[in-house]
Amino acid sequence: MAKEKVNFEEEQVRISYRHTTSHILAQAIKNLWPEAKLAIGPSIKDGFYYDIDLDYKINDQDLLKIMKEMKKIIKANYKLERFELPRDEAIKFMEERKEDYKVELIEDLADDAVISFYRQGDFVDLCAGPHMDSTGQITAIKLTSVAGAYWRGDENRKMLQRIYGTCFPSQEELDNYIKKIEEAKKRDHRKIGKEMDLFMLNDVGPGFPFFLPNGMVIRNSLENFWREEHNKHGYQEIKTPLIMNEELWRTSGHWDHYKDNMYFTKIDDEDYAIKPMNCPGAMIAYKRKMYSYRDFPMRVGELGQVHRHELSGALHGLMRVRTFTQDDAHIFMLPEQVKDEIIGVTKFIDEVYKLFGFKYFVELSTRPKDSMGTDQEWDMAETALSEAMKEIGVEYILNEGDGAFYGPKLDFHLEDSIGRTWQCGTIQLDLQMPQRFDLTYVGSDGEKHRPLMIHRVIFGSIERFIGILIEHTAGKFPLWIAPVQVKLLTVTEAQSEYATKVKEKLEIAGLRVELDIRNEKIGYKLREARNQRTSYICVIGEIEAKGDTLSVRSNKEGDLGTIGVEDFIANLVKEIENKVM
RNA sequence: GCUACUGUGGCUCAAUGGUAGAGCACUUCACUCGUAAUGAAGGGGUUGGGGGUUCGAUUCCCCCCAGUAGCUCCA
Repeated sequence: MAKEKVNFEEEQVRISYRHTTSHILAQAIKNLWPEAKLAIGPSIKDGFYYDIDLDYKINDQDLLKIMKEMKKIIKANYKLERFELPRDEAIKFMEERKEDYKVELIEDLADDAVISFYRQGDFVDLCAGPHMDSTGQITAIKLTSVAGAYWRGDENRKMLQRIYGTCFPSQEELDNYIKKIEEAKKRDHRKIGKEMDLFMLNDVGPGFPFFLPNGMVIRNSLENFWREEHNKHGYQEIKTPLIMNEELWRTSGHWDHYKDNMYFTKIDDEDYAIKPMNCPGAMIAYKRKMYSYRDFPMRVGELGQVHRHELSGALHGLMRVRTFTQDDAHIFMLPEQVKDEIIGVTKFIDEVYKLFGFKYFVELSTRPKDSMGTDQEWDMAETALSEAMKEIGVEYILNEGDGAFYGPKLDFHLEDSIGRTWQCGTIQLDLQMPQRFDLTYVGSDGEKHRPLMIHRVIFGSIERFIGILIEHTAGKFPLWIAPVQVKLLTVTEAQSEYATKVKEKLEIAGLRVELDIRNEKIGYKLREARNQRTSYICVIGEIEAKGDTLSVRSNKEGDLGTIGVEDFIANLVKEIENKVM
C-alpha cells in the first residue's frame, strides 16, 4: 500500500501524528482490556502517552503485546471521523461507556466549549483534535515505558498507569531516534561521574554526595571562577553558619512555610535547624550595623551549603540532592535601583551560561497559594521582574503560582543529555525578609527606610551545575576545568628521565599533569588515558626525547602531531586563560 | 512520598531450591614494546539488610533500605 508522505517538520502534522498514535494506543488497550478506563493521551515532546486506570499492572512484556494490537489497528486503516455533541449528550455518551474520567473532563469544560469526538472503527475518544485522516498513515511506533502518574497531576488523587511511546513517519527515523537516546544515555553524569571518579553516592547518606579528588578539581575551578567574576561585578562575600536556632527560622517564616523540607537538631536542649536557605543568615549579617542609601546597591555573595529533605523519589545523581551549595547572593537596593539590578544579574547569568555554551530558557513564577505578603507587594514585585525582562528583550514562560513563599522569581532552566530541564539560575525579588528582619538604611532625609532585596544564584547549585556540565561536555571538560589536563606516556623506560623533566616544566607552568612510566605497551597506556578523557595525551618515545618535543593527542581534536615542549605549554596556558570550551 | 521495576566481588555482567562464575581492575612474575587491551599466576563475594517457608534459600514469600523511570515536589 503506497502511503502519502508525512511531513514531520511541520509542528501541526507532528502533533496530529503523535496524537493519532495515542488514540491507536487507547483503542489497543480497550481491545485487550475492555474494563480499562481512559484518562488523557496527549502528544508531548518526542512522542505521546496515554493515562489509563486498570487494576491489572501492565509490564514491559505487555508493551509488546499492545504494540502488536496497535499494528493491527494501523493495518485496518480506520478513518478518523470527527463529530460534536451537546454537553448533556456528550456526558451521557461517556457515562454509557463507563468512562468516568472522560465524564469529569467534559463536566469541567467551559459552558460554551465545543465538545468534539473522534471515531476510528468502533473506538471513540473525546478529543479536540487535530488528527490524521486515517490510522493507516501511522508507520513506525514504539512504546517506551510504563510509569505511574496522578490523575490530573494531583498527588491526592488516584495514580493511573501512563504508557509512553513515540512514533515516526518512517522506521529509519524511529531507529535514528532510538539511537540518539542510547547515545545520550552514555553522557549520563552518573555514569561519567563513576568512570572519571568525580563523585559518589553511598547508602550512608542518600542524596548526600561525596566529592572525590577529580570532582574537587572541577568544583574548585568553578568556585575560583565564581569568585573572580563576582569580584569584577562588585560583590562582597560572606559565609554564614549551617545551624541556627528555631527563633531565626520562625522570624524568617521558614518554620511555618518550609518545615517539611528541613532537618532539625537540638543543642543544649534548644531547638535548632540546619539551614535550607542562606537568606536568614544573610539577614543577620546585614543587621550588624547601620547603612546609608549611599551604600546601595550592596551585593553580598555566599557559597552557602544548604540541606533540604527532598522526597526520596525525587533524588537524581547530582541534579537533585539533599545537600548542595548555592552560589547565592543577596542584593540590597533602593526602589529605583531594582530594575537595573535585575537586568545586571540577568546579563551576568547570560555571560556565564554563554561561556559554557549552554542554551537556556527563562520562566517567571508568580504568587503561590502558601505565601506571605499582600497582593499589592506581589503585584509590584512581579511587575518589576517582567518589566526588566521586557526592557532587555528576554522572552520568558509564565509559570503561575510557582513562586517562592516570599516572592516571585525568574528561573533559568538548562537541559540535560536526554532533554530533561533543570532549574539552575534564579532571581527572586523578596519583600518579606527585609520586613520580617526589620532591615533598614538611612535615607537622604535622615530617616530610616526599608531596603528592597533580591536573592539570586547563577550556577544554581554547584552540584547540579556540574551535573549539567558533565552531560553537556560528555566528560570532555574545557581545559581550565579538566581534572587531568595532560598525561605523559613513555614508550619505554628509556624515556623516564626526559618525561619526568617535561612533567616538572608543565607543573611549573601550573598545569595538572600525570606521568605514566609503567612498563606497559604504549597502546595499553593510551587506551587507559583516553578512557579517562584526559584533555591532552602526550606520547614520549626516543624521537621526542631527542628533539625536546611531544607527540600530542587532544581529546577534542584528535592527533595534533609533534609539538615542541615550550610551544605546547604556551598553547595550553593560552587555552586556559581564554577558558576555551 | 506514590506507581512499576531493579539490587550478585572495586566496575560491567552471568548462573542456580543443594552455600556462586567471567571480563576488566588489583597483586606478583616475565616481556622494553610507537598511538584504543602482552602473557602467566594469585588474592578478592556470608549474592543490599532482616524475618519466614524448606532437610537446605543467593534463588520462593513478607518487611525494610537503596537505586532506576515516571508522577508529585524543587536549585
